[in-house]
Amino acid sequence: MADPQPGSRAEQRRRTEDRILDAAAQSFFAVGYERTTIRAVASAAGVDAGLVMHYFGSKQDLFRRVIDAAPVPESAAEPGQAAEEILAGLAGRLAAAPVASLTILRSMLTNPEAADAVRAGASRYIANLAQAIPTEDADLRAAVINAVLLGVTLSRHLLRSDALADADPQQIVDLLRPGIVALADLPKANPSTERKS
Amino acid sequence: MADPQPGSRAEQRRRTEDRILDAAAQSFFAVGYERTTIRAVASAAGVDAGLVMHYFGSKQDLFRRVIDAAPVPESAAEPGQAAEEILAGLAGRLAAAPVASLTILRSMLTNPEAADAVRAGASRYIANLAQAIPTEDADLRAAVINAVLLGVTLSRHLLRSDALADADPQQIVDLLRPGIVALADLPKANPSTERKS
DNA sequence: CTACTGAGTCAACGCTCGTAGAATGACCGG
DNA sequence: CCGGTCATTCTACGAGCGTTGACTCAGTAG
Repeated sequence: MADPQPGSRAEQRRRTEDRILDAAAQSFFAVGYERTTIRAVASAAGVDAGLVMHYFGSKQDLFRRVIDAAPVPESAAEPGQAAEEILAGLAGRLAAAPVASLTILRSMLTNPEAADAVRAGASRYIANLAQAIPTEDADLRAAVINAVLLGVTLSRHLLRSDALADADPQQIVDLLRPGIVALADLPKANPSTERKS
Repeated sequence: MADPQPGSRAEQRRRTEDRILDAAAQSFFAVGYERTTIRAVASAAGVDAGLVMHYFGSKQDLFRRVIDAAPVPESAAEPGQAAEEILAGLAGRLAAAPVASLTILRSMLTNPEAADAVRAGASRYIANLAQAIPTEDADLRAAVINAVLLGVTLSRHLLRSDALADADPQQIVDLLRPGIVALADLPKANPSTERKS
C-alpha cells in the first residue's frame, strides 16, 4: 500500500488515471454527461481514447468513478440549532462548490445515474436532517430544505443567475436564515399564518 | 386569419405542425435536449424525419419553438403582500407544472439556449418582483426567492424527490411561507441576526 | 383540363460517437 | 539477458445522429 517508486510503472499508471479522472470531471462539470466525449477527455488528459476505455471500461463507468468522488454533506445537529449547521454548510458550498458535486447536479436532469446519485445523497442528507426536527412532517421539512439549498446552489454556480452569482455568500445565507430557521428550528411556531378556507 | 376549410391544405399543415410540436415538447421534457432525436419526434408524430426538418429547419430551431411556448410567470404585487402572490403561483406550479416550462428546466443545464431562456425568464420575474420589495438588496432578495422556487419545482417534478413529490402542494407552500414572507414582505425586520465581524 | 404548389416520403450523405482489438515498446523479475 | 507484463497507441468498425435533396402525389388555381 506504500507509494511505489516514483517514475515506476504503478506510479505512472496512477498519475495517468488521475489525469484522466481530472479531465473527465472537468468536462462532465462544464458541459454535462451527453456532451462530454471520451475522445475529448482523452485529449485533454494527453492520452489516447482507447486508454480511457482500457482503464475505465466505459463512459458510464468513468462517470461513475467521477461522481463517486463527490462528498456527501453530513449534518448531525441537535434539535434547536440545526438551522445554523445547515446555513454554515451552504455558506461553504456557495463560496466554493466542489466540482464533483456540481458535476452531479449538472447531469442529474439528463443522466439516470446522476439522478440516482442526487436522490441517494439527498435521501441520506434528508434522513439525517429529519431526525433533528421533532415534528411528524420532519421528512417533508427536510426535503424542502434540501430543495431550497439545491435551488440556490444551482442558480449560483450552474445557472450563474445574475444577482446570485455575484453576491456575498454570507449575505445570501443571512437572507435565507429566517426561512431555514422556520423550517428546522421552530417547527411549532406558526401562529401568525392566517387561516383561509 | 379565419380558419381555413377543415381538411384543406393549410389546415392539414397546421395540424401536422402541432402534432410535431407536441411530440417534441414531450420528448424534450422527458429526456432532455441531447437525448431527443428528430427521428423519434417524427415517429411519435407519425411523420418522416425529413418533414420535421422541412418545417422547423433544425433541431435547435424546433427546440426554440417549443420553449417559446412556455409562459413567463407574471407577478405584479404591491409591497407588503408580494409573498402571498408568490406562494399562490408556486402552488399552481406544484399542482401541475406546464410541460413547456419543465422542458426548459430539464434542458437548462445542458443546452445554452434553454439556459438563456431560464435566465431571461428569471430576469423578468426577478425585476418584476424586486420593485415590490422596498430595500436596496431587492434584486438579491428576488433572485433568492426565484432560486428557492426553482429548487422546489425541480425537486418535485424533475427529480421526483421522495417526500416532495408526494406531498400536498398546500403543505409545501405553508412550510415555505415564513421564509418567503421574510424575504419579500418584511425586509426591514431583521433585528435578531447577530452581528459578526 | 392543365399547370403548379406544397405536404409528405425515401434513401443516402457525412460526421461523430463509444468501443474493440491488434500492435508497439518500455519496464521489470528472474 | 531474456521473457513476460503492462502502459499506451493506432486503426477500424458499426451504430446513430442531424441534415439534404430528389422524388411522389394530392389539392388548388386559372
